[in-house]
Amino acid sequence: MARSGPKLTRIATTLGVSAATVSNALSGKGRVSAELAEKIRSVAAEIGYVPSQAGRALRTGKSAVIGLVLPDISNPLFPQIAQAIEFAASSAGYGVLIADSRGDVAVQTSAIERLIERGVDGMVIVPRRGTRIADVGCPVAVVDTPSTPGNTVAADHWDGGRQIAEHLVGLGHRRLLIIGNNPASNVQNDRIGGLRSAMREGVQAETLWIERLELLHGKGCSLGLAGKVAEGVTAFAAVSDLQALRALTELQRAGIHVPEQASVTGFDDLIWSPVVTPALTTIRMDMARIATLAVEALVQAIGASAAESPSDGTPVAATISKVPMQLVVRQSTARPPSNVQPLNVSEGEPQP
Amino acid sequence: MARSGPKLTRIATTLGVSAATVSNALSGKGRVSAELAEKIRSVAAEIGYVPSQAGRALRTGKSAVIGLVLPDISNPLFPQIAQAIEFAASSAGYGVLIADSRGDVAVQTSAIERLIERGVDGMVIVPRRGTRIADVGCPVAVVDTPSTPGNTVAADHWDGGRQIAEHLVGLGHRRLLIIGNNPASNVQNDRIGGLRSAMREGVQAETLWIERLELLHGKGCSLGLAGKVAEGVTAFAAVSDLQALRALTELQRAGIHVPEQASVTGFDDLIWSPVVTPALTTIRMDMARIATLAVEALVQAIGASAAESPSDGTPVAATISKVPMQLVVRQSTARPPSNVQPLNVSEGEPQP
DNA sequence: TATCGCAGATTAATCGTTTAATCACCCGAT
DNA sequence: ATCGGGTGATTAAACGATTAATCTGCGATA
Repeated sequence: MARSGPKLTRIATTLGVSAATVSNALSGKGRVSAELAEKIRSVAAEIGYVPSQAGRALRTGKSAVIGLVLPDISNPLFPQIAQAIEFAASSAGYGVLIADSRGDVAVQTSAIERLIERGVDGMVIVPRRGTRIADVGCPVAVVDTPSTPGNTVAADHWDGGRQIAEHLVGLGHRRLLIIGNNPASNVQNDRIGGLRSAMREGVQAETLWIERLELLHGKGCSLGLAGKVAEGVTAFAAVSDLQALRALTELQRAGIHVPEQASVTGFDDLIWSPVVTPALTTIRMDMARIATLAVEALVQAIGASAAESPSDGTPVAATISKVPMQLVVRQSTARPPSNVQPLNVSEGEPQP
Repeated sequence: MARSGPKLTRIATTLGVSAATVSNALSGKGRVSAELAEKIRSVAAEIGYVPSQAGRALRTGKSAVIGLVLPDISNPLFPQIAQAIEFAASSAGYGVLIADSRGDVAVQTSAIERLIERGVDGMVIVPRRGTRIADVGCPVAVVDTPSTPGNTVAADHWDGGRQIAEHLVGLGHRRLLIIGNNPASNVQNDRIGGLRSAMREGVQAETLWIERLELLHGKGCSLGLAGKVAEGVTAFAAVSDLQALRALTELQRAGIHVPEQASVTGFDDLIWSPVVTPALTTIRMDMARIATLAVEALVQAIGASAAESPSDGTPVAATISKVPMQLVVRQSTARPPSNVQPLNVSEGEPQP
């Protein structure tokens, strides 16, 4: 234990009162005269009293710690999530215990198990794609995507996709390539759904799944994007900034200028998006808000499970749940080259 | 509390023995007959006994939790660190509580404070650049760079720089540009020191600090790399993959082919390094090993501070401390273009 | 005057484990 | 027959806080 701490009792004897009174004064619960309470507080501050979490946890049955379970910590989005959750949690008086599931479902289960054993009051889970969260023994907030059943809060990925597509279509693009990674991901599918939803008549889009391609041609293989440009594609909408980056560099490497000859968009506004050349047009989730909502819901559920039901079944906390995403327009998108004509155009906007 | 757990006493009464005996049997400490121990274990397993961390922590004074303090969670290297530390810690039976300092020194201090209040047994700190860790009240392992006083374990950044430079010089490069971000970073300075150490006679290198440039020309400004190429620079050695990515895209955007016309190297083997085109030549730290060593040292210090000295001063755990980095050669480096001659060459290798 | 009510404080039990101290007992040696 | 030593188990005291129940005066009411 790190605390070199004085005990509750000491401050009690110092003032010649009982430990219970000190506890009451500090927590403001029992009946303590204003003056005594004031004196107690000042002495507590003076000797630097720090309550023992262990003692409190033992008595109250609450550890004031929540767990954060992530599909794979090495996910580049992780820092944002962790930072936001940590901030929201510590604002609410909770500590955050991390558990990495290393992308493995079995490990995820055991990670959850470990958290439970450590006595967390609740947990925030960002599930591995496609995973359903089984019945754990404490309140759980799930951050996935609004369309997933059991989801608690999430960014409105679908609408994010819609915004991206509107932007692109508004610029005049008529042939898009959507770049996804894995079709099993709910988040990716929502994003793609949103993208497609905004495609009015005359706009064509096909989807390319990177993992499928890599299964055939090996990791890090070419995506054949230059060929797509030759076929008339003028915009590439990736489902994550990582894929967008891949697309961007592949195009550049092939001598195709972005955004003059082809536009590229990403998702999530990851760390590198503003620093690459051209800076990536992308869409950002309001992680702070998502985290706040998730933690709020969780804390509330924790309170409820303590008060009402003795048996906290497997309640998944729920809330207002859909947080808008924000389009960030940078340099990787522009109007399509004027010499490229959409193949089958029913109604096209005038080209510049 | 999440645990719906049966108590130690229950399993004791079930078998008609005392709680102490159960505790002894399960921990293997006291004297318990083999048969009884076996019976106890089986009953424990049967009813799914999970010891209460709170009870144990209260009694033993150890929480079996360590804190992880990071300079800024949004650092792209963070996922690697967190994942490795979490793995090492949980292998050693410890939980990991995160604390983000959001890049702010004051916040870092309060984050550490919060961890202490939560009763962590020790903490791993990856200090914000240039920060010295003040006297906290528990064992601390510092992961920075070997040259920093008080450092516990770290990658051998200096030697990493040396390896990169050897690679580049070995390929025939004679004029390099080193790209750093902030001169206050010990890690960056070590890397640069290593880079320069491998430059034999006839090799020139200048250093460019991005933050300085951005102070003048604004965030995301051009680094003027194309101009450098025109001046005869054939290789760009960035001090992090993030800067390398910036350099790569800026060069590509300027129509300069990598690696045919200029080589680019990074540091840390971040997530995007293998997927960009051309894939980045970089150098990787053995995070798993670093984390293991850090946690080992920490756990040992925790044991020691519990046993010997009642007052755990502010000991910084120490160990064998220097973990080699591994060069990862990919596609962003090649021999320099043959038409570029080093300006003042005293002894040059034959060009292809 | 006896009693009621209440503010202000105390007692004591409790949370679940660990662990030092103690005890009961059996066996072999003196 | 007694003592010593070892083995296997029990007792009981913490650890540090919370909290229901209790106690003590004191002023007001009947």
